[in-house]
Amino acid sequence: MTAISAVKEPFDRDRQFSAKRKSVILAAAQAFRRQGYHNTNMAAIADALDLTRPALYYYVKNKEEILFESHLIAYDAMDDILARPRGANQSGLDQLYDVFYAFVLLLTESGVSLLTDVGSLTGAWKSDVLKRRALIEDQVAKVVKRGQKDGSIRQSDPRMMVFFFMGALNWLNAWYDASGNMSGPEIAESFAQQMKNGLMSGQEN
Amino acid sequence: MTAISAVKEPFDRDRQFSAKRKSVILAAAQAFRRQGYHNTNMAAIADALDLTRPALYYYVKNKEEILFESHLIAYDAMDDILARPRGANQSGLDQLYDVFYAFVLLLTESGVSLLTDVGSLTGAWKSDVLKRRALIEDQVAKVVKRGQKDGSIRQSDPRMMVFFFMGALNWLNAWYDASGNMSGPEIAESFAQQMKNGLMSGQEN
DNA sequence: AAATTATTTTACGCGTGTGTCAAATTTATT
DNA sequence: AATAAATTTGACACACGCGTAAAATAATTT
Repeated sequence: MTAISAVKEPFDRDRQFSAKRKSVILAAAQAFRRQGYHNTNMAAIADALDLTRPALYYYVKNKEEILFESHLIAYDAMDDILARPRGANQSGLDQLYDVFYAFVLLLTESGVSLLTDVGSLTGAWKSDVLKRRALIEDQVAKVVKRGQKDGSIRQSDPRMMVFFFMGALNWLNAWYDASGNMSGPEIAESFAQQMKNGLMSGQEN
Repeated sequence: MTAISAVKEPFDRDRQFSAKRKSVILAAAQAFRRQGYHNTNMAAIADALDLTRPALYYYVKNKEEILFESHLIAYDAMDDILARPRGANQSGLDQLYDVFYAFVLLLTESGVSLLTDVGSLTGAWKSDVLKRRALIEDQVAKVVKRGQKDGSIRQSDPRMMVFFFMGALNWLNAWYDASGNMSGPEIAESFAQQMKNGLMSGQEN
């Protein structure tokens, strides 16, 4: 009734809504990661949130939208990592090390995961996700090229190099279990090192 | 009625049958690779073979069995590669190069592909496939360990190393299009080189 | 406290896709 | 040519899971 509550009220509503919406996406994303998109039904997602199935449709248009947004969560996080200021004094190779390390950490420590089921998206959703993925690959390739210019990374097709070590990330879901005996940082360390050595100039053959 | 025809006849039948059965699996595997298991219905598989849907069930118990056998095709082929005699004079690293090169060639040049949809298998089928995959990873890890013993591969967790570059293989399906501008051998060359440099001893950091 | 708005539920319709079965057809055998 | 076996087909039953809509409940506002 006071001006304060009148101003606060519609704002709170939206926050409430989008917070719950996000929790729907997150719960779904985790299920998708573990069992795959098609092996996860809406009921399972609802159960995880102590909701009933139709309630989900209050927050979400349909199942495909959830898959779409699940992808975006990962890509947004990766964009954030790529947007972090990287020391201009660092070599391209060292910059790439940091980026890749952060990627692995993201996928092991936070709940975020890279989903593979792009083929289940249609229309604009599909093309958007593919565009986002390509954009990230381009960004990473740019760092590779930078390293090739400054001599820290050996001369070879950057695209192939990126495909190679991005595969390691996408494969993570298939084997990484949070309850495993290897910690996130340990994996990140190992992976980033391996990536680095793979690209490093100076020991061809 | 003669001994000859009596002997020959049932033999030919079986060959015919298992040949056609295999072509069912192969057609399905290709569709699975391109669109995913759940986005491929039995009708699509039947169409690709100019058959009608129920005819498939003459060759196959059900759809899941097709997925199972699709996996086996890839794993069998990889087993074959691993079973090839490798020069005892070669270093572990060089052996690994050859194996990995052959893996990539397999996945780019022959129609064989690694499928990721293990989560859609159930019971013994699922555990069998996971066992087969683990077996292959073990074999590869063995070569890594050999390389670590002979000093050609740097000291680090072999399992992590294997996970890393096996990811590159599994990721191939997501981006490799036979109509791309990079040939199979070119990719194999590039990937194997990158794998090799990643593991190589002598330039840690 | 009443009224309004937000959220959740119960009940339902519907499409898609799998797998079956008995009949038809093709192919091989005698 | 007749018979038998193998292969394919048309027609069907059924389950699963998605999405909807109207009604009920909960929360918020006045």
